[in-house]
Amino acid sequence: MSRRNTASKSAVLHLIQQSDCALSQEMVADRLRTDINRSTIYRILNRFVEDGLVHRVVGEDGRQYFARCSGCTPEVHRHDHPHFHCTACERVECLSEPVNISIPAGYRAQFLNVTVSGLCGDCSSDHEKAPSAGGRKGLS
Amino acid sequence: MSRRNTASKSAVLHLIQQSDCALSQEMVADRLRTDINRSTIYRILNRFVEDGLVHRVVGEDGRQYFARCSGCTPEVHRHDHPHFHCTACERVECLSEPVNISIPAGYRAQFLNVTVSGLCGDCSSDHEKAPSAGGRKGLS
DNA sequence: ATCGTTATTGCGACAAATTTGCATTAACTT
DNA sequence: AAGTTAATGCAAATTTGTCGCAATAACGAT
Repeated sequence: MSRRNTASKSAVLHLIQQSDCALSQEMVADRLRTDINRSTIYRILNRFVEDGLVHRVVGEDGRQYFARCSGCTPEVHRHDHPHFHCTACERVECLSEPVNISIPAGYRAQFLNVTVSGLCGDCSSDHEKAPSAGGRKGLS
Repeated sequence: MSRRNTASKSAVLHLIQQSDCALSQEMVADRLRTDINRSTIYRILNRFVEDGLVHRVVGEDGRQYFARCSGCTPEVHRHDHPHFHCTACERVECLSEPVNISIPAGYRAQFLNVTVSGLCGDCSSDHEKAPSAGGRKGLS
């Protein structure tokens, strides 16, 4: 079951590799010039995860976001970095500093998902300037 | 808009405070003697989160789990501990050791969600004993 | 260059998790 | 005891992600 190259696959991969933050299926669809079916995008993304090209992040909202493996070589994959999920602009970005969680003896760790949510730099300063503006979502 | 005491609310709160792991809406419903409507359970849980009685954990599956604030006093709330989400038995438990994530300057952290998933102690040893058993979900 | 195999796609349907509108009920205040 | 309105139940809607299936197209073999 070897992989085949298709325009859709290349387009999605390119998008994710260019992006400086993790993308949801919806974000991918929005940024593509051509229309690709929703299920197809999901399937492409899941295949990328299987193949180790991108990693999956579960956002604070429970949705899946996909990001390139920055700092990963084809040989070494480390996805133990935190993510910052901005509750205003919805950007999910990878932070660089790895985290180390110790788990109880006898447990087997498989995946790690670390997400800090709040306001990113841009939205944080927007917020200072316009504390009572209506544009943003549910932040006091 | 002050809160009112109802039997449903007490029942759910009691359940969560007794539980040693985080519970989803479904788990709460299953463990209640009386039937409480699904939306009502969600609403009760969300109110508890608002009021700082319990904290919300987003599992590896993107679902919401709710846990008592263990180690929290009414004055000091710290939810910077990791969670372990067992992919076999689906238990979500709070680990004690707090984590510290540093975020870029100008960012504002609001929530932290740290989840390690894999096999908990019980399921890990089950797994050793019966590597090819059929009962568990999608683990190689 | 053509053919055959089968990975990939699109589409519709489905499933699960969570939220919302609305009428009804019931806590708590006065 | 009466009034106000938070809380509830129910149904419907939303959202996110998956699945089956038929049609398409990539790519190795001829």
